[in-house]
Order: sequence, then structure tokens, then C-alpha cells
Amino acid sequence: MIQSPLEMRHLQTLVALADTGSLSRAAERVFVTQSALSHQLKLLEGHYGSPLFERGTKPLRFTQAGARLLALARQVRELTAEAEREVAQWVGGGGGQLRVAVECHTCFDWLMPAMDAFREHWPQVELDLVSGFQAEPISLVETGAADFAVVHDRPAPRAGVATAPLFTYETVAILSRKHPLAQKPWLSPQDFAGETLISYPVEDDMLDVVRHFLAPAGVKPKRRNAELTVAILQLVASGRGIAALPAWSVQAYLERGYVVAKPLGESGLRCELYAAMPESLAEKPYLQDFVAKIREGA
Amino acid sequence: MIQSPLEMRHLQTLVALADTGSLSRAAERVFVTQSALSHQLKLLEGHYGSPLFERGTKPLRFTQAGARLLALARQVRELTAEAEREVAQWVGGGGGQLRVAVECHTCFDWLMPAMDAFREHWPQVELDLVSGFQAEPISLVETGAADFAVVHDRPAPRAGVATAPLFTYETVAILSRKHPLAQKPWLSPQDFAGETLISYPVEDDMLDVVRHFLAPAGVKPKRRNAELTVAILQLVASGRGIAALPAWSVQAYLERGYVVAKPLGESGLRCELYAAMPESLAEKPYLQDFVAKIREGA
DNA sequence: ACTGGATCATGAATTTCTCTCAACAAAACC
DNA sequence: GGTTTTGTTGAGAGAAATTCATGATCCAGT
Repeated sequence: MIQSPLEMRHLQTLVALADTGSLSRAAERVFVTQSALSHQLKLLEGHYGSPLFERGTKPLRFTQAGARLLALARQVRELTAEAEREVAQWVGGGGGQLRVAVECHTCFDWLMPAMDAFREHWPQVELDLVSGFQAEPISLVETGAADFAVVHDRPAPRAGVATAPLFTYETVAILSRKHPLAQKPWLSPQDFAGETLISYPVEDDMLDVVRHFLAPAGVKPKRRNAELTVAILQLVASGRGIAALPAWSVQAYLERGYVVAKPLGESGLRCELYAAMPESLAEKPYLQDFVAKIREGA
Repeated sequence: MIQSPLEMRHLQTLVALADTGSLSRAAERVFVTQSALSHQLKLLEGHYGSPLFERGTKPLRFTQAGARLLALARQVRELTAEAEREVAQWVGGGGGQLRVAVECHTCFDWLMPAMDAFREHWPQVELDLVSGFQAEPISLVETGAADFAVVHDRPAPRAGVATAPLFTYETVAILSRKHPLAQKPWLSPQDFAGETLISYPVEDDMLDVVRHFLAPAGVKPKRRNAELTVAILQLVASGRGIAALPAWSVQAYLERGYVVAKPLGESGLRCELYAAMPESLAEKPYLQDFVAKIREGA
């Protein structure tokens, strides 16, 4: 065994690097500054006497050495997670329940894979979805009706409720390619004034656009609803109005040129997603694992 | 992936714990204080909510959780070492030579397994033994005639020569069961006065006993030589004299009651083994790995 | 049961490291 | 060519692991 400076955090970094394709995004993923990663990698590369990836390519490309260490990282992470799950199930008795409350429709896109992975790894934990569309999800946690809520922005601290950041994303305006506003580099709230906002059938203040973009500017466009993301896009493409969705949820359609996306405001509208859990459960390994799975997007 | 406090150092600790069977010996093995390990393990056990091994049994017994993590540790260490060897061979070109000089006969007992493992892992490195029995091994390194020397005690720093601690051991006196001195709890230098010292055919000052025990007290017993450890034991058992050998090298014979061992001095004679290497090579991964293999005893 | 020695635990202080911060360099992108 | 994104670097702050000193516990041998 070579005494090496390789630590778990380096393995996490490598995986995040491969998953995100850039230093700065990898830094977000592991909740440190990109400066930290730069230092980390400099040290590693110094130790191995070789660069681990080519900088300045998008996405970055690993060198042979980097790729080998990345493979190691994936193996080790997998093995470690497995061992720790086993131990946790012996120690914790294996039981438990996890009732998930969600307030945003698009969340299901990433929630489903995470839930699937979870079910496989924690078969003894009862996993349920409780609708969060009527009540505020966080109050469901507070009252004990849910064990896990996905909420927007950092929630105000409440007694008995722990929170953890999940990830951030950008919500963008979606327009038909032929829409007049498609010429602008970005959209202002006023641009929505005469338009129809196409969205999921939820309350106004459950929508990122309304809460953080339109409402502050006093703009209240007409609304039209659709249950499914594809349906919304259909309406947008046929010129029935504008939508506002998380950038990643429409990635595929943008690449095909089906519709176009525009930032909301000059610097875009970034939204943060947080998890809220009962403090009594926050330390449970299966809950922490669930959070981790969501962060990794699987 | 559960975000866990499990770090590489913890895995090293677990393996050392299993190999040595006690906290304090494991601490020696990883070159930290026993206190450090105690803290480490307390943290780990706190995290997993379960003890990892039963204390106060000799050797210690792992719990189910501890055993699982130990298995993980072994896996991860193996995978990591393998990956790093590959990377090192790509980066370093794979070549190199390793000429080993040794000054003590018993060293071969642990050197051979280490060399065997090394040959397997670094097939491209030329591994040779150069006799260190005529010259002082460390000067062979200094003159460039050897790349690796095993020496006693911490060597005085020399220009261009790097040193690294290998391990410590106790050398004990070996007597026939019927020998009068076998009644004493420990032997003083004076006890050797009228006796015959049976040892390997090397200079006086190459023997731990002489250099650190007898010579300082001005005692110079008669000497009689044998090439092989078994031969020495033979002579001892038949009452021809006393030997002084590393405790671990005669372990098997002691258990069978073939001979008896006595500490040299009231608190025993502990010897330290060091490696001396050219500074220019000290950082080479294959050299560090060789050191590591020796420390692990394989 | 008592004593001596070895093994392990604990708390405070220190050292060691990593991270962040802030300013800079280098690309990339209009 | 300016402007924005992305990565680098050095210094300082903060956290965490280690050591040191000491106390508790356990086992062996009488």
C-alpha cells in the first residue's frame, strides 16, 4: 500500500468533476468553493506527477491517469456506500418510513430516479409520496404528516425541523422560436404583461417565476395550465404563450430547437431547493442517503 | 452515497487493528499515538451508533459492524494501491532498479515476503540483493551502490540520504529450559559474563545485544556462530550457550516450549529498524510502496 | 483478594490542514 | 476589444486531528 494523499474527498471531487464537466460546477456539487478544488487537484497532480485532466475543454477531458483514478473513485464510493448501508441497517433495525412531500411539479423529474434508487437500497423503509399541493409541504413536516419536504429557498428555521440544501438550478422562459420576444437576449417582468403564462395547475405563489420575478414587479399575466411538461411545451411551441421552467427539464427540447429559452432578468433567475426534515430523523442514515441520492441526481 | 466521516486513515486504522490485535500496537503501526486511535474510533463508533469491536479481549474481536467495515477497508486499500501502482507506472515510465542491502540476518525473515510481493506488483523494477555484510549498508547507499538499506537505530543524517522508520521489535535472550538463568525474570549484562553467545557470523557491533546491551556494560562473552536461526536454536536447546534474537523470529519455537525467552534488562531491549535511501529516489512510488510492504509485514 | 503492569479512555492544548477570501490570470464569448 | 466566465494563487482564518498528561480499567500472578 502506497502511502498516498488520496482521501475520500478527492474521490468525491473526481466523480463530481466527471459528472458536471467543470471545476466550478463540481465545486457547487460538493459544497465547497472552486478554489478549494483547485487546491485539491493541484496537490493530487503534484503527488502523481501528472495532470489528471485537461483544463479549458468543455466538458473537461480526463487524462489516462485521471480516468484511472476516476474509475477507482466510482468503485470505492460504491463499495463504501454499500458497506455503510449494511451497517446502518443492522444498527438501526432496518425499519423506518419516509413520507415525501413535494410542492413543485418539475421536481418529479429528478425525484423519481432518486426514489427508485432509494427503494432498491433501503427495501425495509416504507417510502411514500404525500401530496404537498394543498398544504405547504414544510408544515406537513412540522406537524408530523411528512418526513421529507422539498421546498424553495432557505426555509425560516422552525423548531424541530432541520433543513439541508439540495441543489440550485436556473428557471428560464420558454418561447416559440417565432415569438417576437425571442429576439431579446433576456426577458424583463414587463415583457410578460400582455402574455399568457403557461404552467402547471398550482397556486400563483408556488411558481418560481411569479414569486421571485413577476410578483415583485407587480406583473400579473393571464395563466393557462397543463399537467405535463410536454403539454406545456406543446402550447408554447404553437404560440399560445410563454412558460417558465427549470432549464434542465427542457434541455432535450432546446437542443432539438423545438423551443427557445431566455433568462429571466439580466442575470437569470436562480432557484435553490432545500430539504426539510424532522430533526429527530435528520441523522438517520437512510434519510442522509436519500438527500445524497437527490444531490447526485440519481 | 451516505456522507460519512469515514476517511482513508480510518480504514488504515481498522486494518492495523485487525493485524496487530490491539489499539496500542495498531497505533505504532500507523505512526500515531494510541490516544489518536482512541479518539478516531470513538468518533466512528459514535457515527455508526455501535461499537466496532470488543475491548479488553486479546486479541480484540470485531463486532458485526466492525467486521463489515474492516472488510471494506481491505477492499478499498487493495483497489487504491492497485490504481496508484498503475498510475505510477504510466507516469514514471515503469522502469527503475532497487538494490537492497541488509546488515542483519534475521531481517531476511520479513524481507523475503516483502520482496516477493514487490516483484509481483512492480515487475518492471529490477530487484536485487546486494550483500551488506562487508560494508556498512548505509554507506553503500551513500556511494550509490545500493538503493535501499536496512539499518539499526536512527542513522545520522547524511547528505543525499533519506531515511524512514520501518518498525520496532524486541530482541530477547534465548535459553535452554534447563539453563540456571531461565529462573530469572530478566537478564542483566553480567549474566552473560561466563556464557557463550551464539549468533550469526557477523561483527560484534552488528549485533543488537552487543551494541546496546553487553558492550555498554563492558561484558564480552565468548561467541559461537551459526548461519541459520534453527541451527542457533539447536545449540541453545542443547545447552551450548545463550542466543539473542528478535522475539518474532522465534515465536513458533517458544510456543512449543523448545526454548525459553527472557527480556534483556528489566524493561527489555527494543530495537528500531530504519530504511536508508538515496534522496533522489525516496519519492519514487515503487520505493514508498516497498517501505509500506515491509511495514505491513508482507 | 490484592498488587503491578499493560491497555485503553479522556480533556485540554497544540499543531496541522483545509477551506475561504480576494485579487489575479487566462479564456471564451459576444 | 471589452466583458463575462473559469481557473489559479497566496495569505489568513477556522476547524479538526494529534499529542500530552493523566486517570480509569482490566488482567495476571501471588
